[in-house]
Amino acid sequence: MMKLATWNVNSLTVRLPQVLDWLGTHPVDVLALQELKMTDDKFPHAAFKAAGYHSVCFGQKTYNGVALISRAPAQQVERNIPGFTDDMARVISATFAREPGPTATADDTGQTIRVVGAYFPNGQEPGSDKFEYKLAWLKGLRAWLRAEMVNHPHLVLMGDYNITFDDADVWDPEGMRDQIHCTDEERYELNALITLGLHDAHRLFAQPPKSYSWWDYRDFGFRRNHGMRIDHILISNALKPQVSACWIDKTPRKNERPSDHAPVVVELVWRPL
DNA sequence: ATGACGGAAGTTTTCCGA
Repeated sequence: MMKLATWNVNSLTVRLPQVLDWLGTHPVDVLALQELKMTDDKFPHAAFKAAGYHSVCFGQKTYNGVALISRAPAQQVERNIPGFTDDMARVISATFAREPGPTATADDTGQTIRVVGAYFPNGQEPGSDKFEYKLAWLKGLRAWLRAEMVNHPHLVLMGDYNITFDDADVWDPEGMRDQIHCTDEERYELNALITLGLHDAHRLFAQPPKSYSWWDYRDFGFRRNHGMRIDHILISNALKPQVSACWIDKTPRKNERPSDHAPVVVELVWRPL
């Protein structure tokens, strides 16, 4: 069994105690973090190490920033999207060893899993420069992933996508129609990732109605469940038979001074291939 | 109601997020 999770923490400086608390009660093999909002020299490697985790980070001042927290050490770490020039820290990828399961045979050496943690651009408003950047970034991600999935068939792409799949991911579809996170252009790019051979882990299972991963801080968004599902875990074809569960953990959103996002978790069972 | 809430920079107000 292996668990992977993604969480946009909206400042790791502020949220570190909550992340450590959550890892203590919800141990996972790999946790992808987004919106660190800190430079690499400030990253709390020692705190994660004391909790029993390895960590690799890719940060910048004030905005963005991503990390992978893991039980096994990260291998073949790559930062941002090869072939797409970007001055923002949005992607960190690594390979992790998987322990052979109880049914493994003597010649099973275990598998590795390639994990891509990503903080997709917000896009601000359709038609803006930031929106054009978002679409260009999405095309760059897709072009790179197409090759990456050939090299790494067992791949997980998880993070804050800042895109909803459809109206079921939106608390107010009429109010949000053609607005940021909900435009046809963004949804086209998200579905183009699916077409590469990826699956939305959340929708592989029955889920509570109106399941969201983000709620506006304003206007009692969480209490009224005024949210959107914009944090996703996409699983490659080769891993799909091993996905046993996926859920959104809303409990950290009930903390004092919470992130506006909740963690999303996926569980994989060992099945020899 | 081009607002609210929250974080960062940095000092008082602005940018940004979603």
